[in-house]
Amino acid sequence: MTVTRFAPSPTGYLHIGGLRTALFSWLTAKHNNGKFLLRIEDTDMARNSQEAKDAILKAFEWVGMSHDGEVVYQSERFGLYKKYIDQLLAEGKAYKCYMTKEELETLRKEQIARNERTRYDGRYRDFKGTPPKGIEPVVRIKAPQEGRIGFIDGVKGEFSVDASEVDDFIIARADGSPTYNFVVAIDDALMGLTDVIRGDDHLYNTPKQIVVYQALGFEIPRFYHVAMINNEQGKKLSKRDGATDVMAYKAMGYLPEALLNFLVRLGWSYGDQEIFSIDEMIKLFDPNDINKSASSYNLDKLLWLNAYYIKHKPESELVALLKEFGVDLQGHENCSMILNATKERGKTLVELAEQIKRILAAPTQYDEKSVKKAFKAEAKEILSAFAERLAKAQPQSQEDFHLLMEEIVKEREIGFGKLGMPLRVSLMGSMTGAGLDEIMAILGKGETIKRIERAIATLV
RNA sequence: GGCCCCAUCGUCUAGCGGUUAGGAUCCAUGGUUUUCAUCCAUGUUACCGGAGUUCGAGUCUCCGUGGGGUCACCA
Repeated sequence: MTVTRFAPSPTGYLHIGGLRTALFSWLTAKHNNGKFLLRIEDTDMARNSQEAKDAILKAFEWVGMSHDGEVVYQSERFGLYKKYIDQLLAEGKAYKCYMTKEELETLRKEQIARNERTRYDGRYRDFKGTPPKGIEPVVRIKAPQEGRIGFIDGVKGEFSVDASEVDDFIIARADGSPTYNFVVAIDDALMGLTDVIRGDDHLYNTPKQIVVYQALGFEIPRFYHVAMINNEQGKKLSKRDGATDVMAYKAMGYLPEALLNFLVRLGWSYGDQEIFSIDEMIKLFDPNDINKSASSYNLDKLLWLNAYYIKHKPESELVALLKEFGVDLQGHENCSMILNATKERGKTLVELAEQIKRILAAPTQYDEKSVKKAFKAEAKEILSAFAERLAKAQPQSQEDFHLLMEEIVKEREIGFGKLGMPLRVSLMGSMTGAGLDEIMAILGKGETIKRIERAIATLV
């Protein structure tokens, strides 16, 4: 069975790049009816925070990517790691190193001065003497000293590094706590991972982890190293680039399905298809099709996708979502009409909410430019005539209102705009927005007349 | 700097030795619409450079250039 995972370290919020990697892993699992596991890599007690853990979990909940089984916390598994450290020590596959941090630093400086690659020199690898007093040793693993360490990457293809690139790295610190590459290999093996999909910034960790796999006799999973997402300038995504926090997209009024659709197309494609429902993604995604090159992201497409998903969102769901943006249409008698009139005019839920608010409440101020353009000489007279006619009639439907407008325009032999423009400013405060008959049908006769009268009073 | 990865319209991408190099987004124009938006149509824009292999190269090889990753008792 296919088992994948996402393994963030809780040092901050979930960012957009992490979400894409998680999505790829999740899709791979779902595609194969497998499991998608979540593991929190919190071995560095100093940098972890509970808020970060919560934020990550929340982001997953928002996008609807559920994990299988319990969340695994590495901080709760130190005993397990200790067991394997002792085992390797006993088997002579790892050893204690009494080099101090200062000595290591000195060695490094010398190597840099000689223009060499910085690496541990293996001085305690075969140490048999009496260990120096007063020094808590670290534990280092014995890495192969010659040949190449390689694997086949599902994205990059064959990949290998010279054994000299991998030194006897530390698996347990002086305080006994295990290090990253060691615990990742153990957890991935113990959790039964078949496919490890992660950012290609981990490419060089893989040979190290393979050393651990081999020392412990674990089966090596298949790796996929996904290229990074860059900003529009092609540079590494950083906090300076604005919204990198997944939850920021929620606040900006994006739909999770739009964000996921956007992300799945970054580094992956299926012919010319642009729109993918979650089910389609699951059906079609294959990690072996992931692109090798990095991609930079550009919000235009996300915005377009978001507009698409808003347009196609079922009404009831839209109503529920809109509540978080200050609009409550629950139980509103004209709910459908309002949504139909505004749906296509908002690229985000924020914009959609604004559009709806303009209908729900009378304008508190009128757009200056629009007023200047619309309220020419005879505007007041035409509007008054229209209001009068409205008062006498009993318009119910959109069509009724439309006919009323047509009557006036025809009788007076004027262009539609002569009535339409000032009317629109009166009702909405500006010259843009939904159809007039649509708006009036929503507002009803009374509110329409009220808004017209108010506009005449304040604008003319 | 060492090692390694990558390279098609501004952006996301298709292409897997023979195509007028396709789609999407953005932008522009036109149509639909009383306005805006939607929708529809049309258009501009790309194979990083140089050698080689081949009858033929965006596609294969090499070199260069550019970008990126990585070299911790961080993860």
